[in-house]
Amino acid sequence: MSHLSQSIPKDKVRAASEGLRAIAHELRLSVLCHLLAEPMCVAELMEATGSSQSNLSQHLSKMRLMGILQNEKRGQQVYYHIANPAFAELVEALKKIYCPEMCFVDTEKKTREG
Amino acid sequence: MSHLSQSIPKDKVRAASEGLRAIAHELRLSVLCHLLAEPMCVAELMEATGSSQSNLSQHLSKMRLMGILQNEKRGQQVYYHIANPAFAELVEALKKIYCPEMCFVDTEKKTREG
DNA sequence: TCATAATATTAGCAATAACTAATAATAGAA
DNA sequence: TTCTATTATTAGTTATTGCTAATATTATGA
Repeated sequence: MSHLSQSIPKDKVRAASEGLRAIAHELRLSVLCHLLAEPMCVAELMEATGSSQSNLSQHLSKMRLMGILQNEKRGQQVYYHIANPAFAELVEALKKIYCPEMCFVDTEKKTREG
Repeated sequence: MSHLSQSIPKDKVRAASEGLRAIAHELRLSVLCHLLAEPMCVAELMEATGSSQSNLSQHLSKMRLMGILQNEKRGQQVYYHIANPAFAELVEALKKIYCPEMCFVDTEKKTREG
């Protein structure tokens, strides 16, 4: 079928590899999955992921520095959201592979499972 | 747009994370990109990636054990190919993000760049 | 201002992962 | 069988990454 596709140039492979490593970590991926739905503050993400404050904060910081996330202060809370739509797409693509049954909920007739 | 998408269950996140880590490594990703085009033997992959025999072999072995690759002996050579189409899809998705200009070569008019 | 809640940062340790060098295994050729 | 080419495996070292505990910062409220 697509056996003509070319291999990616070295610098692009490196960039892709960095991007993948950034989201491959279990906690970071979990955060991204949650943020796919809506922006959340750190406390909410702690609750949702079960991770410690410090650890989570470090991973959020890492993703922010990489341009994957952006944050916005509201009072004492800091809300995070996915800044780069490419990563949202990647995570959606992942879901299609690892959770195919979840991927039709919002696009197809959602009456099927109530 | 798809703000209704649910977050992936914990065990699926773990599986996705493992899958991502498997392909996130620069050398492994490079190998996958090459194998996207056609099966290749170890010597060819050494040439294509510039990696050492031992190192490459270890990464090939890892991907084989994870079910990403399969190999086939032809004489003294061992040819590798992508065994799991999901990973081929993932790498193609990556290419769409990191190398959008390469992604139309085989599907659209390829006369554009000769 | 002082106290508290939410988040960020730092340092140090623990766990993983990757690489190199050496050696082993296997297939084919002489 | 012996030699060579190809690939695999192992052991040991180095590098990277992640985690915890402690501390700092920032905003809010009393």
